[in-house]
Amino acid sequence: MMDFQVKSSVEDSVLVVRRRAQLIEAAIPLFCKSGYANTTIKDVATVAGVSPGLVYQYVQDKQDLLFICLLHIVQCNKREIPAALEGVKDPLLRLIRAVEAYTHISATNRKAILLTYRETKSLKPEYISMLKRMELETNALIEACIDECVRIGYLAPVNSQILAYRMVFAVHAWPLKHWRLSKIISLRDYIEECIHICWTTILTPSGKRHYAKLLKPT
Amino acid sequence: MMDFQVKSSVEDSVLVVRRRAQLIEAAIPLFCKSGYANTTIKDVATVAGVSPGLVYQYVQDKQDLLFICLLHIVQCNKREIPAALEGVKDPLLRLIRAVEAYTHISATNRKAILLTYRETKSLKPEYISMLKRMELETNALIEACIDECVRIGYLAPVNSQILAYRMVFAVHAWPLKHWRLSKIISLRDYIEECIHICWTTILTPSGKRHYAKLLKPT
Amino acid sequence: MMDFQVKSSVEDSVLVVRRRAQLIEAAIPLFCKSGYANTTIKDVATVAGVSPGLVYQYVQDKQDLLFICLLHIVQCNKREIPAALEGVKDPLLRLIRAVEAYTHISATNRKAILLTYRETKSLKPEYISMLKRMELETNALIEACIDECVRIGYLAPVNSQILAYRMVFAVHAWPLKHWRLSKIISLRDYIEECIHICWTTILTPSGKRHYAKLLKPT
Amino acid sequence: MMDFQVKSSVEDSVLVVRRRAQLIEAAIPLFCKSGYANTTIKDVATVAGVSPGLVYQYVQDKQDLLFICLLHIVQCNKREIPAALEGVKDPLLRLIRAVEAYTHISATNRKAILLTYRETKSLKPEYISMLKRMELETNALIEACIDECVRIGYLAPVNSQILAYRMVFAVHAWPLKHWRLSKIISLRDYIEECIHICWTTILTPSGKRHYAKLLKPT
DNA sequence: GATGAATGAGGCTTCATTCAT
DNA sequence: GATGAATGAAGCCTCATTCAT
Repeated sequence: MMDFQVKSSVEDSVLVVRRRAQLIEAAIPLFCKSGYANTTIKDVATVAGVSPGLVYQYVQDKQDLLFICLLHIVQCNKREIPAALEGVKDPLLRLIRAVEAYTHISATNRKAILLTYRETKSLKPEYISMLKRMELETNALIEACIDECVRIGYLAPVNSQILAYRMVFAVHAWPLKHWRLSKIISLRDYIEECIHICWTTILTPSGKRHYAKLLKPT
Repeated sequence: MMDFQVKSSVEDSVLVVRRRAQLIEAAIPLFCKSGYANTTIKDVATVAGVSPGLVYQYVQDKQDLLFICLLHIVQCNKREIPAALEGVKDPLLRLIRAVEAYTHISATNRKAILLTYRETKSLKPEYISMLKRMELETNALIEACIDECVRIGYLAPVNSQILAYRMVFAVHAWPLKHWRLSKIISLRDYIEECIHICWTTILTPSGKRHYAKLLKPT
Repeated sequence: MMDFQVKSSVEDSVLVVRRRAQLIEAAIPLFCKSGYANTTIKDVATVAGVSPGLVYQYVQDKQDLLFICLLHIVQCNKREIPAALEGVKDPLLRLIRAVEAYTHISATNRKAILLTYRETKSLKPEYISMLKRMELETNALIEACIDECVRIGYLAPVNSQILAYRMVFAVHAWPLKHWRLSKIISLRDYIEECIHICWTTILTPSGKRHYAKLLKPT
Repeated sequence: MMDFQVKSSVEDSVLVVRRRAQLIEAAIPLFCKSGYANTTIKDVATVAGVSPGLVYQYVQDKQDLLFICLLHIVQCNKREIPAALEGVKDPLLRLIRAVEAYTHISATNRKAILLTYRETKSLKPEYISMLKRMELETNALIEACIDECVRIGYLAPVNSQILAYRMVFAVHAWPLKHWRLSKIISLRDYIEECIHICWTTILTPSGKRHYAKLLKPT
């Protein structure tokens, strides 16, 4: 667990993991609802069912608590993609699965995604860098799918970093603009019309044929 | 000016506008750099060259100050689009101009755009609603351009609200992910490959011909 | 006018009197309602229809404003007694009239009386002394009536200072405990049963006869 | 303890009582000397030997602190009367003891009594009502003594609420006008001539005989 | 390891007072 | 004389953090 980058005064590492999970679970909804600045350590402790003093045995300061929360969110998202690709061989299908997994987890954790956009800047540069690195690692999972499709000849050659970012950003748009998007389009249609469209327009003829085949059994 | 929705204890409306501009100019960079919560009224007053007490004659509380800043940002952006369309008749050109104007102002005010994403939630619901309304009004300017292109037959029929939002969001992605995008693509290319692409893929044959003509003289 | 003990930067003494009356009229109700500390100079100025700056041309500071208000209240009360005795010769009747006049003015200015009890201590010692002196002068008016009744033989010899104070205090009890007294007794009965009773119990036989005569024509 | 109507963030109720007593002991003299508005929380904390922040763990805001002080004063006074009646059976003696106990405690807490008159209005209506209720409960203790004397035939029938209030008010007059009364009469004489006189004038013949008997052994 | 009372620095806000116009 | 914008000192209150138990 990367959480360990944050120092704890408690030795027992199993306990550290458990307590931190407890704190994260309490803190994220509070941070989401009221923002980092308006949430007090006492609030978090109360919801977590522990004392304020305990928090400081698992986290060095309030900012650390925010950091492990954001890290937790980013890691959850990232974990989802490999899980969705487990056993899937077809390159195009892998791309589709990766994107849809990411979209679904992001839509489910809508408010947590928002939180990362709102509060990352509240962290110290070192922590910000770590989160950025994690984001790029997540992007890389999708880039790999794209690259494979290009290699196989399903997609026209493309800068996969940029294409991946376009898609990732379209994924994030759902949580960020949920207040409006959810009123004018369903999530299902959104995925089709606003996310997959990023790559369907550069399908090669062989890619198109393959895609059509994939769609048929559905 | 909508700013007047925020009450001031000072009568002289010219002075109110001037002072508020002064405060906004001081506050936005501070909010951008340190965030709303970590910026003190005293900081803002000092940078603005006034006393802390004065702030409260032009704004009811700290949150109001944030609001007029965000409103200022949103209004500036919105203002840019009609200005760019001034005298432009060609529907396709109007769409291009609108989007590019919006992109340029957003790229220029990069940090301010970030600020709106970070801090809007710090406001009370009433203020949030007003900012959302402003955002939709800005979107509507682009939607109108799209609708006209569709009407003329340059673009295939399309849900302009959704298309506009895709483009707006692509515009915002530049400031939001500037830390990464600026390293892998130029703004010029970004506009072409990530923003205009949203509509170039649905150009009708006549739209394509017209677009080609527009590009030639450049 | 004693008001002049409070310095003013304005020369024209007629104007000073007029402006101060204006301020006093505005300030007393505000002080009564919210207390001295919670009333701002701006509140007073607004109600008086002048600017905050003007106040400081007729009063040296906020405490001075309170002082001229309390002085005004005390003087009004004091003025009432001689007015009620005008032309009255009969000693017993003078006592009755004096007490009733004082009771009525105190009941009418109920909240102002309360104000003197609440806020006198907010003043500097010098001002407190002046108000105490005024109070004693008011008491002396009643003491004189008592002394005359004793001299004439209507009342048994008595320490008039103490008797007067008992009566004055019974008068003040009405405003101070109005919240309760007004629910259990009428003002008319209160005067009879709680104020006049202080001296009716020490009427001499001749005093009793005389008092009976006074009551008859009524 | 009624103090508990004021919420505290501290759980340990023994500690709450102790700390509040500490705060009350520090605050009352300060409020008496400088008034509520001119006393700062920091002043109180310093005198109490605690940090300013601690105050807010035992009191919700400054007004609450005033309230528990006034409540403490009123309760102390009220407590004194039943204590003085402990074991006293004779109705007339009970009345005398009740009044004298109340007078002595009021004279001893002279400045605190003044404080209740000065600052009760600074409280919110809810708190004012509670204090008024306490005052009436105190009065009721004296009313009961009067009623018993009337029932036994020592006193002529009388409205005991009004008679009690007359006496209570005479008791309060001593602290309120101490600056003057103490110069013209001793407390011992004051009780006799200004307080007991309220009921001695309505003693029945049997009451007079009984009273004479009570005085003899003294 | 856990608790929660205690600390005290620091921010928002108010408002008496001043002074240029 | 009158105005009212500007000042800035000062107070209430919050809350991250500590530490004795």
